[in-house]
Amino acid sequence: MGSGQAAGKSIPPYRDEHLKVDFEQQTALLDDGRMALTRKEYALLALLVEHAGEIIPREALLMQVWGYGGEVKTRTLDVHVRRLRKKLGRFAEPYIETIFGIGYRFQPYHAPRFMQAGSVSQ
Amino acid sequence: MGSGQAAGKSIPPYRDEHLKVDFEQQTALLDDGRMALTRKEYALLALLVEHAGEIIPREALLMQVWGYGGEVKTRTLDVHVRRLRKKLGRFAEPYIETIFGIGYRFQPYHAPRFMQAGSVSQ
DNA sequence: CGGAGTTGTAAAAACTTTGTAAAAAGAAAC
DNA sequence: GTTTCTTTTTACAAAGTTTTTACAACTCCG
Repeated sequence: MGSGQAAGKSIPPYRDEHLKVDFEQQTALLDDGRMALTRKEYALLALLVEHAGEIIPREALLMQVWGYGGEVKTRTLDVHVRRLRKKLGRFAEPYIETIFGIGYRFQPYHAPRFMQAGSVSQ
Repeated sequence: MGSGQAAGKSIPPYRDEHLKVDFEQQTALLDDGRMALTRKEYALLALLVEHAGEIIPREALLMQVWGYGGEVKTRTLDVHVRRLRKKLGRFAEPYIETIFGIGYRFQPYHAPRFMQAGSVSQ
């Protein structure tokens, strides 16, 4: 289960206006408050944060965090995303984007957004 | 469904005065505004853009994007082209050409236009 | 011009994907 | 072995996407 980084390597923490993710300690701080994340929740958040700004397909998430390959029918990813969002509270919205039909994307706090639906600036 | 390129390969994005298509992230930027494309819309645009300047027959588009072969009776291609054009806004006109009786052609922003007579500009 | 065939468009229907709550199952702690 | 916490499944709701339908508008060619 590739839940994160191998111990020993020194990975600089992610940090922005409201969120800090410490990959060494495997902890996350949200606006000074420590997020109480379970292992899977942390693994999911860490993977998203490590690839901030990039779209990560469901398949990739299911593979990396759960070790599921191929055609697995499960909603556990959605449920975990939901719980992460809940714990991110009012910041859930800007941080975790759903990319319909593809996967999810973590966006740093100030980041131009690719909207999924609606109209285009014209 | 050949919606694009296999992951992992590094394909340089398409880019011109107003439009950028990132084949890695499967996203499109129009004059700084992010285009909110659905999967099919992106697949269609990507295919056209990858063959910029070339006429692509309806059949080819239906095959590549939808996997439809032979004698399929559908108007979904037209509907998707329409939605793409809508999202391209004021740029729809120069970018996506209808080649009557044959198919469609994407033209880079500054491109000499040929009359509709199957004149494939290299 | 006129008609056959093709493309454009709007709206509805059909379908797919994601969100959510609650229950069940599995692990760890006591 | 029971309690507590975590994870997965289930079942349905909500949201989003795609296809079809029906008709209007246009193009080509006689």
